[in-house]
Amino acid sequence: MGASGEEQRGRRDAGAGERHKPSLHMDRASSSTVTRLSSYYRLLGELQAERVETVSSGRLAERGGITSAQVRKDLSFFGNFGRRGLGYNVAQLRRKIAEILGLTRRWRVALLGAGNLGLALFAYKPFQKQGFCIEAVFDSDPRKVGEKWDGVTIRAIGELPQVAATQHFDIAILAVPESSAQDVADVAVAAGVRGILNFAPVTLTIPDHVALREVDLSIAMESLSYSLVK
Amino acid sequence: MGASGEEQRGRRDAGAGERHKPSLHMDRASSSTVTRLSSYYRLLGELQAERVETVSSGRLAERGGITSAQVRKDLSFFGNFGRRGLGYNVAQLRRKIAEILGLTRRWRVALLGAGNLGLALFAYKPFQKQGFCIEAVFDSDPRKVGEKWDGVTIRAIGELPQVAATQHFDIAILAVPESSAQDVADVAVAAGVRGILNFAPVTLTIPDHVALREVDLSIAMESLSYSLVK
DNA sequence: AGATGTGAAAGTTTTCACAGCC
DNA sequence: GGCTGTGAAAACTTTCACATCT
Repeated sequence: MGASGEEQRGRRDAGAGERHKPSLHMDRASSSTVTRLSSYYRLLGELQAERVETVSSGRLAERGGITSAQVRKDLSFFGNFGRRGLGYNVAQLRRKIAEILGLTRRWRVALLGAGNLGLALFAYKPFQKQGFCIEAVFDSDPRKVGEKWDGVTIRAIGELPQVAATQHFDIAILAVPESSAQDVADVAVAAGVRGILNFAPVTLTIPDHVALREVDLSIAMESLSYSLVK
Repeated sequence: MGASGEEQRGRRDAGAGERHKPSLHMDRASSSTVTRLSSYYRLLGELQAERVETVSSGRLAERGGITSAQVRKDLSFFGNFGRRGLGYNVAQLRRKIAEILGLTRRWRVALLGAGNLGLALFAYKPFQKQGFCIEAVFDSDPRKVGEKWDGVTIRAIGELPQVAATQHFDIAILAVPESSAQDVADVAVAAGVRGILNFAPVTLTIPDHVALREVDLSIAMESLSYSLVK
């Protein structure tokens, strides 16, 4: 891994009234599978732009730098999308993956932190193309508050609860310094977001019902430097 | 998971003249171990700031959200840093990890791409604190070239080879759009960088002797949206 | 007593290899 | 012949549990 927030897996909570069925129906894909699914999605977009209609697991694997068996296993977890002897239909598979990843709906995103990183994320084209709409920006710096980015007025972090009451946010992007990350995360949770994408290099404590993904730039860089040390 | 470029592991090339020794001396840590090592490094920094002198694997594990056995296994891969009955010396262990991760030396970094993301990375404090010095910035946009960031003049990408000839770069950070990422990566490789931290959402093809880590913001976001879909 | 370091066990992910369909 | 879908095997990672040291 690299810079990455991993999912907690195998937290099998043998709930109170659970009938003891062995349940082979494993119900969520592993986080590596989901990560690769995203790559496939991107590759399929490239293929579509190249007017390729059909692709084999071998060809997808080659472009993604993995094995064809891996591609087939990943996809078969979600359904039988291919046709034996032929491969996968590019447009069809891409649509399927978009559904699985939740890219067919619009996600309402609040950006918390209007520094350099916040601006970069606000302007990040791929987010816009994929249904992630940054609808509000918050910052704690009074000098930033009131400023406008592309028509969106920067508000004080303290206003998040009130704004969230009328305009619901699914996701909060946390792009604040370490020192305030936990506090701001708490506000976001209280405001009812269901997921947090955290860029602050701290381990956040948040309730179980809120999904958390970490992007840690230092960890990515350190992993690189590790691989370069003699 | 998450946004992360994984290492290719287990590429055991049974080289031509290799004597067939089973070699229990596995020689590189897994990428998960390295990622966690970075977290330990960060946690130890916090503990040091709190004037804590000694820490047990259990306490480290708790703060990092994992098990104590994991912490011990990870650390024992690199040496016997603890003392039975006592735990680990915070300052000592932190120094050790810094050495392992290559944070005791200075890395000369070239930033390729001076857009919003480039600026965010240029200004990113944790990089500066950890020996990653962005010594030069390049962009292909003629309007950007000549601009100065904190005393560093933005140069044209085409100048990278000449600049690299006199001033060696260890690492290139790629913060350019997809469309030019592969070309710019090729230039960086030709200029002799040993590692690339890629932020462009494309699968780069680079020679084996150059290390590559990917930070893909879309993948991180998509993994979050996957976990939020009903 | 308290906590590390580590083989062995358990669990998870990846790869192999092939039956089955196009 | 080509390629998917998938059980079974292999590889890898994490956890357990305990001998060992302070």
